[in-house]
Amino acid sequence: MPTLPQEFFRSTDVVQIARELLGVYLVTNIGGEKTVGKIVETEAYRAPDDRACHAWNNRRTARTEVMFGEGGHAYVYLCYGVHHLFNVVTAPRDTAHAVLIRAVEPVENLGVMLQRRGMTALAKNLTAGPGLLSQALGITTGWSGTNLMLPDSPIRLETGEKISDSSIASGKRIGVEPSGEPFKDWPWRFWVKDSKWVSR
DNA sequence: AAGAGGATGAACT
DNA sequence: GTTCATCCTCTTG
Repeated sequence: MPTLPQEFFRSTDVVQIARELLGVYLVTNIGGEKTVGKIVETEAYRAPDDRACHAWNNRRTARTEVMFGEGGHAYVYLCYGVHHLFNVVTAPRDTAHAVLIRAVEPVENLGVMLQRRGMTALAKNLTAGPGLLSQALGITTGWSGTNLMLPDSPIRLETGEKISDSSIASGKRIGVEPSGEPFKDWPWRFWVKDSKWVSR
């Protein structure tokens, strides 16, 4: 499958992009192993007006710098000192938008994913969660900034199946209560309705 | 230089 | 439902 083109990431409507990323294939080639997951759950984060976004108020730090770069690159950060969370940076340079990938459906090389997760049998906790899918696909903070649009990139996004609007559900984002009103209630989480691989 | 806290997940009661 | 592991980043002094 071809990688998503640069035009896909240039829109400043990060909420719409979060919907369009459903059904897209997340492909990694890390440690000599190719693994593939189909995106089934996403969340939109939008600076400068979204307080839940790390780049809220256009706060620019070494960590968030990649979010201010061109869309189509990876933003990976360490959460709670334990989990590596993978985001897709969107919008043109200096507009810090990103889509958190919250869950994927395992598609290719499940054996390697199981091994990375320390599991022996296929179960929902293989990839249904932002920290879980990163571990299954081998993504760590060291890959932050990776260009997702190159065909030979270690992390890339490939055209998948189009998910119709009627098959998409939405709701509040997870874990953003501390951001307070009204940010915590913005319905910027999207998932494939009939997928059993969503996080909750 | 030091301290607080986080876009989670697992293991509890 | 609750607790807590674990460490990097950012803020403050």
